[in-house]
Amino acid sequence: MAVRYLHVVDDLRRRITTGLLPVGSRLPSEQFLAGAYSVGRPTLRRALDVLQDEGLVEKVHGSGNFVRRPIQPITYVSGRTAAAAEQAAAPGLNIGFRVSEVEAYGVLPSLLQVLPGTLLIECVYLSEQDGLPRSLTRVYVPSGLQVDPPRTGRSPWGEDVREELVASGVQIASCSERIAVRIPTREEAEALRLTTRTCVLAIERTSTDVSGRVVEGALLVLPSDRANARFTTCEPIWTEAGR
Amino acid sequence: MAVRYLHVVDDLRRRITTGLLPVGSRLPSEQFLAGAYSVGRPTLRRALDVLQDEGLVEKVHGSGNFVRRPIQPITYVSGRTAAAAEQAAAPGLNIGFRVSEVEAYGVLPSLLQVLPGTLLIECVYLSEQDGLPRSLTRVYVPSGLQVDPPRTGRSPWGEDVREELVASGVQIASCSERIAVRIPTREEAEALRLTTRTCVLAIERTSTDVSGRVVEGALLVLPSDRANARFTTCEPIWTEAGR
DNA sequence: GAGTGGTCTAGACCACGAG
DNA sequence: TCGTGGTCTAGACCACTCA
Repeated sequence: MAVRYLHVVDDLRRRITTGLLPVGSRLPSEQFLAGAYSVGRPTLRRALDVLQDEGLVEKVHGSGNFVRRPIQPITYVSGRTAAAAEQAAAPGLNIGFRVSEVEAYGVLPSLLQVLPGTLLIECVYLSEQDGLPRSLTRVYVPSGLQVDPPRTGRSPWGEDVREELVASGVQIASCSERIAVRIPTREEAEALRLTTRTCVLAIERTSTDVSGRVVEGALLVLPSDRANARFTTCEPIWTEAGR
Repeated sequence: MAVRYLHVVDDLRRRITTGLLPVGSRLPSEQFLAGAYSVGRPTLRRALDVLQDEGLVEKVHGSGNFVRRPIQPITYVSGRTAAAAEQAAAPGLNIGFRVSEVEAYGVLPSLLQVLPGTLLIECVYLSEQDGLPRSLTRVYVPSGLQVDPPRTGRSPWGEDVREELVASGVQIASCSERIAVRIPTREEAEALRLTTRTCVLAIERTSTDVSGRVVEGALLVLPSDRANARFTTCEPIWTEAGR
């Protein structure tokens, strides 16, 4: 049994990647394309869904479907200093920043190993490029640490918070990151302007000081079609000298 | 405008998480549910798609839709030795294993920094639990390294290959991992028994020896609904003593 | 207001699974 | 053989965008 929408996907993908459909151009209307491929509109739309997931097509309600400019994926690099991150920041990347105080709720108590309701400083970073949101980062620090939050967001990943921690005398010993793929929450989908259909790369980061206390927790959310992440680890076990 | 399928999602999710629909039980037929919610079958199926993405529902063609047992997510832990991985392996996890020799193609030349067509040893690991595939790992080592491939797959992540490398005198200096979310390829979807709709967590790993040569490359594919990953990094820059 | 995509429906046919 | 889910169609109505 031939799956017809995959045939449409393959043909449209070929036309886009070969430049036959130029970047930024509007595709013919769904009605027209459905007729051209002799499929129903739901079938054609399913094909477009796939191309949207691949980052090749952007749907704009009321206007049309467009060939999206190839997006330089935003990359989260683990364990980088804020200075290095700043220097490597993509041009045209704007970072919105907001600080507030919240009580621990939801996943935060277990992330930070504090009791629910504990006061936390919350720093929210929302990066966007070309008007398209690229990442949402929420960094939490227990208020008890008495750390001054940064006043401006320099990096999309909240490294400046950890810099403030170090400046305050906190000795960060290790950093653990858990990666998962999931559907965005309502708030995340709204902030990143995603449909609830597209997946996100979710990173939970915790920084621990030398006494084993969690001094920083962060929730990073990256749209799956616009982002990836990179981790580099040294391998102390398998080498004589290390690195 | 009310989005009807989201209403169905919310109600079914509530019934599942509260145990009103017990784990393992079959849901009523789509036809029936569509009637019960007064929606069309495509609308109901869209709701089921969401629940499937959330890992709550498993669709079985010809049999029905089932409430899935809460799956202990499989976790990829970066930089762990094979011995540690073996010891921490989930009970009931079976690992299929296959070794062959292939020529570098596709992403492999750039991953391993070799010319296309270079001979590589390919080790394929396919783990499954309760009859459900959990991970697909392909490890590549240049044939020129003259390393004996392992004869059995002990860990789902191919750490035993790196153990063999070390045993052969290769000095692994660092390990870099790139994480992305994408749609599975046809082969991956087939091996992991996924629809082409569900996303996968894709990890590209490269191990480099002290001379900077890439001695191992690996492609790890984890179904997004059954897996996550964990990375722990030391933070040499921000501490006096390190860890 | 005209055209676009977003959602939904009713019905159909096919492939798969189990008795 | 029967019931199930997988796919597809034709048509409808709504919401959004832009002239």
